[in-house]
Amino acid sequence: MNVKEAIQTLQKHGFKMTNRREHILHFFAKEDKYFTAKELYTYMEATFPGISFDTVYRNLHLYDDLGVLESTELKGEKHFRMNCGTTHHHHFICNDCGKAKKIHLCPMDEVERILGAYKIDGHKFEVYGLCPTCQSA
Amino acid sequence: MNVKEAIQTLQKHGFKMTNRREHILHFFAKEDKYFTAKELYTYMEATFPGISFDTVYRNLHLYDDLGVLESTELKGEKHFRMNCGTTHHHHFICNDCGKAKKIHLCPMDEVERILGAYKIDGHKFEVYGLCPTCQSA
DNA sequence: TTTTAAATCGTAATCATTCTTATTTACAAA
DNA sequence: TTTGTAAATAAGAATGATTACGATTTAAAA
Repeated sequence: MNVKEAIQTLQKHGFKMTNRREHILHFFAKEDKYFTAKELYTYMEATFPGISFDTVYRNLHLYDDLGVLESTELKGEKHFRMNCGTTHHHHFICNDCGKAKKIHLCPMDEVERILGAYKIDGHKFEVYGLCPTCQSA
Repeated sequence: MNVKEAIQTLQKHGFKMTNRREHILHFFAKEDKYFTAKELYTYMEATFPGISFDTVYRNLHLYDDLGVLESTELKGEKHFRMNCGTTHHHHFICNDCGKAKKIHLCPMDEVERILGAYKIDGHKFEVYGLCPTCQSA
């Protein structure tokens, strides 16, 4: 998702566009990477001195709920990134640089067959390691 | 893993067997289910009034590190269960009763082929939903 | 039994996250 | 353009999970 689509999503749901919210989008639009709320907060402080943690948290979860961002729990802390793509996929996440690479493979069809009577509501599949760049560094 | 094996693992690594540690093992030996530290703490208090949170947490992570227990993050809280089995597998976890069912299917062979130059250190694959029992209830 | 390092207690600190109230702001309608 | 109003934000405190620490107790080896 790009910044323009994100703004449209926000307004379609009746939320207001603020300069803080727009700034957040530009932050996430830059990289294919998961960030913590704290990292975003640091970035926001440069432009909005004295910005509240609450504003960062609230908007992160708002964007997450709207599907503008996606999130995952890494090392006990929630991480966020721009929602990437329309087709279902998973991620390889580099333990060093944090960048994410799409994995276009999902075992859920087979799992559904195996589980039969179980009602499946969701699943999590993530692969962790070192990307080629971080291996050579 | 059963209680006897767990005790052997503990002693093999030079840790002492205490009545608290044994009690923890019996707690986890009972059910195929993930529990929080708080749930264990409640259980422990009945037998050891005034037991410290620290003792519960420390031992949970000790067992986790030793492979006696396995853990996963559910709803922002770490959950533990007895490490089950020798062969690699994953779990379906019921959102209602918390019980876990093994899934003997792992997509990592294929993922390794796809990822090529990426160094894979770990992966997480979990399926969530309602088990047959909780669906009818 | 004695010794001693490990384990535990009691409590406080830390960290991520959420909540509360007063103030400010976006934006729709006049 | 100005105004009214609901939404957004600031500031800081509350909450909940987890970890840390000095003092005390205990497991288990000698």
